Amino acid sequence: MIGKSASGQGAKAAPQTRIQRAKREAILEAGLTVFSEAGFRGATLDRIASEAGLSKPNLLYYYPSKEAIYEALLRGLLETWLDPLQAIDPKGEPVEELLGYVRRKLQMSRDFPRQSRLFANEIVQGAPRIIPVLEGELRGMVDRLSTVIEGWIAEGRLAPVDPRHLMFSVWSLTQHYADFDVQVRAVLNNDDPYPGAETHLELLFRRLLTP
Amino acid sequence: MIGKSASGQGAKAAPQTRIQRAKREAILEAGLTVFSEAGFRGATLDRIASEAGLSKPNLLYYYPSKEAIYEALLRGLLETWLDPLQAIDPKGEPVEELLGYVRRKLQMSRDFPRQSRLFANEIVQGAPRIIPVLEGELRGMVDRLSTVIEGWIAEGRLAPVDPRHLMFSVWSLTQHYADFDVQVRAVLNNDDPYPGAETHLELLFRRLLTP
DNA sequence: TTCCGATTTGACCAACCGGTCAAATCAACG
DNA sequence: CGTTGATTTGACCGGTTGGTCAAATCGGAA
Repeated sequence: MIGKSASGQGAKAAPQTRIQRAKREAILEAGLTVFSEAGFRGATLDRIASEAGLSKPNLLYYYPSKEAIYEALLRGLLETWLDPLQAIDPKGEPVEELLGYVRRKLQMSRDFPRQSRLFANEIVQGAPRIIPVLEGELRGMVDRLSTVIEGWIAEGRLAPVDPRHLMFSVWSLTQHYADFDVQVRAVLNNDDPYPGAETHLELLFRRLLTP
Repeated sequence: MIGKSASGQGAKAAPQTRIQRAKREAILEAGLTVFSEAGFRGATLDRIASEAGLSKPNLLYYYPSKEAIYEALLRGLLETWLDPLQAIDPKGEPVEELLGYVRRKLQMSRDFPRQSRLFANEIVQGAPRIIPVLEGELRGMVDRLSTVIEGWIAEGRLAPVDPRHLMFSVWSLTQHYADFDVQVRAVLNNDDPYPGAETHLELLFRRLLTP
């Protein structure tokens, strides 16, 4: 499971030399590639190890199990993922704040597609390891933001929309370009989707949200 | 691979008794459940067999391999999937035609979530078995529809949108409710998402598409 | 009942995979 | 150097999994 724990190191406060950090980093990097391509079950330690330039036992010297690598990745991912949500300013201009959020999310799809796919893989297959986080932190943040949005609507500074379904729309529209990349590129004859996506989503959300 | 072939039975014209058809159907049904939950690699023949009420060798008597079951599912899926697209009438009222498409797609997410997740699993992991179909049939259909939409826009009966990104929007927004069901329900405190989704998507696309 | 092809199954196999272990190698410090 | 702890590795293990096979069972036609 992924629940919370003391953020940094465990209570043991291991030394963590620079080399150790580098190897652990290389393993996470390789794990991200492999897990995002194949899902948890489809990934093999051999492939992760070879991708990271280590032998399998050596890899297991740094992380005690496949699960441990995967959970370390998910934990790191969730922070990055929830961050742009935090950045929405309740005191800002509503339409612009939300458009900024959309833009940031779309950039994440473009710049970190593997993370997006890792997340997608996990959720599509029932999110066995992060349901608690979804029902806890995520729901909390969405609830809070929903209140803000409802306030904006009541003030007439935003068109009336269901705040939660608005969130779903932002997530699905932006992440689609990372998660369904193969399909998108097949339809677009392999052109870069992002310039078009940017202007399309800007238009879509401006139309939806402007009072 | 999935490419095309003589549509119905193979050239051999096997008899296909009613019992055979029923068992093959049961296997596909079980396969759909298991593959959509676990992905190709995560699914096991033992689980599919037990879900279908057969022994593993018995299952392999009807389908020669795991791959064969999976491909049979994908093949059937693609037909159902591309169908609602065909149903768009170039001579109809643009906004209503497209809204109808959205409605049908959302219904499919609600009524056949396993199919949606199977498809999502396949695409997220690189669509190794259906890229040809995506680059062939799907791209063809989207290209044709894009011409229609551009015509509608030129006639001023539809707000100017990029037709292809419009398709992506429809797909992502509707399929999200099936594929990311766990997340959606976590945020909604386990309420039924669909009533809200319907009115939200209706609003969204009406705003986007009305000239 | 007898026969024959279709169906079903228990036993089994080889490949793969996550993980262990003891021995080897390395690197830093006195 | 030599020692000591950290790091690396080849060999190996047990469980799982896709798939095979020969034998058993079934079910309908004669």
